[in-house]
Amino acid sequence: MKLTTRGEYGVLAMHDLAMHYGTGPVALKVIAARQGISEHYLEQLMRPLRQDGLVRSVRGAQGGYELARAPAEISVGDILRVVEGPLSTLECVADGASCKRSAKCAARSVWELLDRKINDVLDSTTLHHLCTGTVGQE
Amino acid sequence: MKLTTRGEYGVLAMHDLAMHYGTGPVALKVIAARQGISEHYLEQLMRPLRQDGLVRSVRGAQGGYELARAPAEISVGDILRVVEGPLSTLECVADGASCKRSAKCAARSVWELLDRKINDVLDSTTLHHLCTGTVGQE
DNA sequence: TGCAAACCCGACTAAACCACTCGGGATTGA
DNA sequence: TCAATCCCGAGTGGTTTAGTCGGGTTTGCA
Repeated sequence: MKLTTRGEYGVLAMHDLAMHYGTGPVALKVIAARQGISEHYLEQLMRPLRQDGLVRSVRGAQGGYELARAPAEISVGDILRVVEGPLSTLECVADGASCKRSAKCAARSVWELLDRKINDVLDSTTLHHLCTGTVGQE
Repeated sequence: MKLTTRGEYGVLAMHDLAMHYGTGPVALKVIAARQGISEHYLEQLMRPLRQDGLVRSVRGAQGGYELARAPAEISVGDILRVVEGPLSTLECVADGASCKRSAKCAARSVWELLDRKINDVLDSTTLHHLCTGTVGQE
C-alpha cells in the first residue's frame, strides 16, 4: 500500500508549479531546489507529465515548465496515474481477465471497494485544493 | 499503490479459514491447494498471523490452522497490517518526525485523507462480510 | 512403539523494482 | 556565440518480492 517517491515528488512538483501558475515557466532547477528533490530524477518525472499534457515545457534559456491547465483542472489522481501507473491495488482488479479466480473470488469485492474509495479521494482533490488548503472540502 | 501477494494471499487464506470456522483445524496443504498458493510461501504468512493472535495452530497429525476469533471479529485491515506492515501510503504520514518538510508540506493533507479513507474501508470490512457477500454494507 | 502427517524455523535466491546518477544532445534568449 | 535550459537513453547499487529448500519438532493413530 505504499506510494513511491515518483508519486510523492510528482505531486510536490506539480503543486510548486500550481503556486506559480500564470507567471511564466519555472526552471527544473528551481523546483528541485525548492522541494529538496534531485534535479535529474525530477526530470524523469516531468517527461511523462509533459507527454500526457499535464505540463508544457519551454526550451532554451529562461525556459522551464508550467501547468498546461488551471490548477483546479488537474487532480492528484491525474498526476499519480501518469507517474506511478494504474492506481489499482491489485493487478487482478484492474484487469479481470488476468485473475484466474476472479469468478469465485470473495476477496475481490473488498479490493474493488478499496480502489473505488482511493480513486474518489484522488480524483476529487485538485491542485487548487492543495494550494488553498481546502483538501477534503466541498 | 500496490498490494503485494502477501496481502492478497493472506486475505485469501483467512477467508478460507473463515468459511470453515468451527469445524476444527484446516491443514496448510488444503488451504494452499484450494486457493492455488504455494504451500511453503503460505506458511511464511501464517507465522505472523499466528504470532499476532489472529489464528491458532494445532501441531501434529490432523493438525492445521483455525481462526482465533469469530469471522466478524477479524477485519481485512487486521490481516493486512500483520502480513504487509503499516498501511500508510507514505512513510512521512505515518511518522511525522521523519518528514523534513512536514510543517510546510501542502501535499500532506491529501495523503492523510487518503490514509484515513483506506483504513476506513479495511477496518470496517470483516471476514464475515466476505463470507456473506455483504462488503460495503451496514 | 513407530510412523506419517502436520506445523515450525532459518537460510537462500533469482528477478524485479526503486531511486537515483551520468553523459551527452538540441533549443533558445541575451 | 554562449550559457541556460530542456531532452533522452543508459547504467547502477541497493532493496524488495515471491518464492524455494532443507531440516527440525509435535502428535494422532495403527
